[in-house]
Amino acid sequence: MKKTMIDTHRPDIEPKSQESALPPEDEAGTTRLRLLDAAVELFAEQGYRRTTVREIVDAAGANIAAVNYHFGGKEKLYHEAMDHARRRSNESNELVRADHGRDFNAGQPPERRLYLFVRTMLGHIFRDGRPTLMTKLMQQELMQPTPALDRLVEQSVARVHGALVDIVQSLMPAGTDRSQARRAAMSVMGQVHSYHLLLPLIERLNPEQGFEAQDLDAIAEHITRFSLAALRSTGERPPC
Amino acid sequence: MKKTMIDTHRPDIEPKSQESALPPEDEAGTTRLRLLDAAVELFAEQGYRRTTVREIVDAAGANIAAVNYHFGGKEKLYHEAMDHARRRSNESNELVRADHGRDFNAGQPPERRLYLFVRTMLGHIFRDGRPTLMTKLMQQELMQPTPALDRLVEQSVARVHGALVDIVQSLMPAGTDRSQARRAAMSVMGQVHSYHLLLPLIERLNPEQGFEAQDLDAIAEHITRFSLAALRSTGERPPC
DNA sequence: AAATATATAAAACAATTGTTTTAATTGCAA
DNA sequence: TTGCAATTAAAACAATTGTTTTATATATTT
Repeated sequence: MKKTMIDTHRPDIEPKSQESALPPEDEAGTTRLRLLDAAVELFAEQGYRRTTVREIVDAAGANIAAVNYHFGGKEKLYHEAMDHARRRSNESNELVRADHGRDFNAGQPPERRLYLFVRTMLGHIFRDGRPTLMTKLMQQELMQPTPALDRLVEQSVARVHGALVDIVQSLMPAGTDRSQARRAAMSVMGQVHSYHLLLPLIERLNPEQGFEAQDLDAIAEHITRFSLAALRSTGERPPC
Repeated sequence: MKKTMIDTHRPDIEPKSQESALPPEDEAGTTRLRLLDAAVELFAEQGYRRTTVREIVDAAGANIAAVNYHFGGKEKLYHEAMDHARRRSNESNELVRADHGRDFNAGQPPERRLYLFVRTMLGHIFRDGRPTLMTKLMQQELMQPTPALDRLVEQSVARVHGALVDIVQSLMPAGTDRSQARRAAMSVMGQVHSYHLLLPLIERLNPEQGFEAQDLDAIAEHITRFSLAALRSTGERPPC
C-alpha cells in the first residue's frame, strides 16, 4: 500500500529511530510506549495481518499518524513490539536471566531440576489459566516466521533449550552422547509446548483440563515422571 | 467489504450449493475443483488472511467472479476447501478409515502397535521432507480456530486420538484409569506433533535434523522407545 | 432450431488499509 | 516573549481487496 515509489517516511526526520533501539526508562506513559503495549496485545491476539494500525492507535489513544511518526510503518512497529515483549518477558524469566540461566537450579538433585524446569516453563507459558501474550506472539512467529523469530531464538529460546539439554543429559546414563540428549530434550520440550500449541484440540477432546496454578503443578509432575522413566532406561534393548 | 446490506450472492441461483456438500465424482478438471485445489494450497501456505481471491483464481486459471459464483464468497470457499482437503486426506489415512480405525493394527503386540501408530502419524504429517498441506491447514486452524476445526476434530482427530488412548492404555499396568491413559496419550501426541509445530525452532537449534522417510523412522523409534519406558513405569514412586 | 439454464469474462464498485501531507499544538530554549 | 523543534491532529491519498453487475459464450432442453 505504498503510495509512491520513493521511500516514504522521511529518513532525515525519523526522530525516535536511534533511541528506540535501546529505550531508556523515562518513557512511562509516552505515546510511543502506549503504542508498543497496544501493538503487543493486538498482534498477540490477532496476528500481524488482521490487526490494523487504526485498531492499535485507537487502543493506545493516539492519532493514526503516530505509527508512521514514531516507528516508520506497521512492519517496523511489529518488530519493535516483538523486541519490547521479549525484553519485558525475559526480565521475569529465571530460565533466561544471566544470574540463573544455564545452571538453572544447580545444586538441586537433577530430578528436581527437571521438575522445576518444566514447572517454571509452564508458568511462563500460561498465566491466569490462559496462554500469555508472549506465548501467543511466539506461536504467531512459528506459523509465519519473520526476522523477529531469529532474535527470539538467539536471546531467549537457545539459552532455555541449552539448559534443558544439560539437565536431561545429567539424567541419562553416563556416556550418553549429545545428539541423544538433544532428542530426549526434544521429547520433554514437545510435551511441554504441546499443552499450548494443541490447546484448541485439548479443549475439544478433554474439556475438563484446566491451566490454573494447581493444574500446572499436576501437568509438570506428569511430564517429569513420564520423562524420568524414559531417560533412565536409555540404552536398553530396542522394543520395536 | 460487503457492499450493500442485503444478502448478496443470490440464494435463488447459487447453483452448486446442494451438489457441493457431497461432490459426486465427475468434477475432474472442473473450474470448481481447480478452485478448491488452488485454495487448499494457498490457504495452507499463507493462511486465510493473506491469501487473496485473485491469487486463487489466477492459480486455478479462472475468472475473478468464479469464487462468488461457485461458492458465494471467500469465507465459504475456505470452509469448502477445508472439507475438501480433509476428505482427500482421510481417504489415504489408515488411522481414520473405518476398516482400520480404532483397532489400528490389532493383532500386533502392543509395543509394535505403538510404533506403527507413531510412524504412520509422522508419515501423514510429513511428506517429501516437508509438512503436508493438511498439516499446515490444521496448524492454521490451531492458531485461529474456525468452525472448520470442529468438523476436523469430529471427523479425523477424535478417532485417531481415541485409537492412541487405547494403545497406550494397553501398555500401562492393568487397572490404570482412563484419565491417566489420556495424560500418557497426550505425552505421545505432544512429542509427535511438536516435530512440525516447533519446526522453525528445530531448524534453528538443530539444523541437521531432516524429515525424509529414514528420518521419520528414527524419530518414530525414538518416540516409541522413550514412551514405552515411561508407560511401563506408571505407578512407581513419585520422583519429585 | 429456439429457448433456457449454466458458466465464464470484463469491468466497475464500495469498503478497508497503510501511508502521507498539511496544519495545529505543545514544550523548551534563546 | 519569541523562535524553533517535537509532537499530535485531521484530512486526503493511492493501492488493495472482496464483491457485484453486466455482458457474452457454452451447454442443455423443449
